[in-house]
Amino acid sequence: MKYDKAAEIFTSFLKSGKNRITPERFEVMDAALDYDGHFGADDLYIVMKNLNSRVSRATVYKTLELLVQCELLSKRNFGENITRYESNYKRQSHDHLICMDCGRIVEFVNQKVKKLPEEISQELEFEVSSYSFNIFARCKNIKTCKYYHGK
Amino acid sequence: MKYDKAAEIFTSFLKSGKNRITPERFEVMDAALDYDGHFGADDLYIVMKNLNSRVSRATVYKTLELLVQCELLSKRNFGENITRYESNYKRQSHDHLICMDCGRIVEFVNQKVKKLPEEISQELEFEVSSYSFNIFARCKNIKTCKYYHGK
DNA sequence: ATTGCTGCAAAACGTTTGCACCTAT
DNA sequence: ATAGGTGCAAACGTTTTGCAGCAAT
Repeated sequence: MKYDKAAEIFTSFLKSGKNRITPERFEVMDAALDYDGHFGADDLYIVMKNLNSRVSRATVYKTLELLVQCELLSKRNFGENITRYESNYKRQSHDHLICMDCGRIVEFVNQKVKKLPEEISQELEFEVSSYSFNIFARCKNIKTCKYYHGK
Repeated sequence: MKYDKAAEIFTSFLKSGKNRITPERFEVMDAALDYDGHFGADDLYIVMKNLNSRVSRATVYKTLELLVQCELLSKRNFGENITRYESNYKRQSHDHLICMDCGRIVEFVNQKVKKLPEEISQELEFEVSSYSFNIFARCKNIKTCKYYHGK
């Protein structure tokens, strides 16, 4: 199995609640971890459909939420009112810069950003759960933008 | 007029494009600046309806975007796939902590956060336009949460 | 046997659009 | 006069839901 470690995490998460272990859930997990980059629930559903999966849209939507709960996926929103997901599996945590000229989403890792949520939450007497930090910016010239590789 | 300074800003923004000065647009501006806290476009539409305004939903949606463009409003998203707006008028810029226990949205001002978007964008060779920083946290005990004031 | 999960289609939700009429310029 | 704005209702795209049948426990 390609994602045996992830399957183990997912299985023990499912067992810890009143959730059942079903083949459909693992089919969604595999497809989600296989997906390269950020995806909407429906994007994943289409990909699975094209691979002749018989898993329904409803199951895809529900399973993605479970995968977020057990932290195999992150939930993102880049200001378009669409929920996007991204695999956390074997990846380091990061944040995003969204280019308003060429549409690219650039990932970056910044230690100062990572420390702030904890610091601020403590000051306000909360316990951090997660955070989201997005920068909206412009590359000014698509032609010379080093992150742009074709439309 | 209650928001004469804002009206001036909005007017000169409208004139700078090929936009017309209409009473409907100023009606939306007044209602938006009057709104206490964060609101969705539809929330504002309902409030206006209840005050017997005859401005249409379509006009409300379109005008809010114009008000964001001229920076009288900020656009926010707290992870629910709903666009929310907030007045910038006579207010200092800030970020948000969303409590996952009691639902409160706590505003905070942190100088380190404010500096990061510029710093990171420069490093990546972009020009910042805006950013969003949300912390999702828990107050653990609604009863003792100093930000909680009733359901 | 029970309770939760599935697929399907319909509904819900926030938002955008097409269009005929109207109005600011 | 004309370009742009308006209200209305219909359409849109994403997400959720109700339900009958199915499957994991």
